Amino acid sequence: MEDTEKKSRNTRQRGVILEILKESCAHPTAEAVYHQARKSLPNISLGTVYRNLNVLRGQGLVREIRPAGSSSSRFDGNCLPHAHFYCTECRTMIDLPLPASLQENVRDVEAVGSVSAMDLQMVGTCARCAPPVPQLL
Amino acid sequence: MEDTEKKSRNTRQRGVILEILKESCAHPTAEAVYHQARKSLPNISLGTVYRNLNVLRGQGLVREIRPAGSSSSRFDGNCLPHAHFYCTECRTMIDLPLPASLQENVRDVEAVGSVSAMDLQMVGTCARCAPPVPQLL
DNA sequence: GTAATTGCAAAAGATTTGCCCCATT
DNA sequence: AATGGGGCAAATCTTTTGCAATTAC
Repeated sequence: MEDTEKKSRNTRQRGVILEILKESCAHPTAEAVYHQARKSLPNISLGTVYRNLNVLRGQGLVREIRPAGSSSSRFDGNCLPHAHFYCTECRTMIDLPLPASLQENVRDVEAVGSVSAMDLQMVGTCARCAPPVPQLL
Repeated sequence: MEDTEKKSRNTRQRGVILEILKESCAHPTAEAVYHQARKSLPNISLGTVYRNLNVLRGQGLVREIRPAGSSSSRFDGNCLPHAHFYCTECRTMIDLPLPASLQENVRDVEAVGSVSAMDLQMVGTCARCAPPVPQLL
């Protein structure tokens, strides 16, 4: 008795939402997914988007990210382990590699039971917003 | 002309809030800070707590953390670099060491301009909620 | 046919803000 | 005295939820 989940249906809405997230590398907000989805499904509602994002997250097909300086979540269709960089200027979020060694970070901490997820976020300004070596001439 | 910040005053409220965060290792929510603060300042309002948390964050005296599975922010009076572990069962948040090597993670990514903050969160269950080696007898 | 899912709108939860008075400098 | 800050309540923003109708299986 470990099949607590109820069966899910393949609705057009859910398919479109998942497709949007798989195509995009922009880590869109729910609102952004909603606007994108309206292009193919003019009647889809924001509530449906949120509900599906939650279902897809539960199925491990989508990941939710909470950017450090922002009030709204971003969603990521790439569930392979990776880190993020968030530009506080233009609010762009890009993928970064995730050092495999990070798990060791926890190995000796006795208060930690088991780790199910890891979230590494670097925050700052991207190269376009604040070039590391400003051109002086 | 680089002193854009306005001068801040030492109010009893702000002092109490900062003190609470410095004393605590619980990474309390704004609401929790509010309840704690009421013990010494029975009339303090939640709005004042939020306003001061934002001021203190701006001054670099307090850090805001957005736990992966929770809707409310936590606040941390320890601004030395460190990571966090968040137990999704009991919602406890504990400090972890932050590997100094992490900065290298970004060194070769050309889209990254400058990094101002780093946020590493491990999510799972703590030892008390799900002992790593369950006692069978 | 049954149950999951939708759209809509209302509700909830967290945080911010306007306003007027008070307190710090 | 000048003005930053406080208290209160209303407003805002993001996300969730109840409900009746619809749709996938």
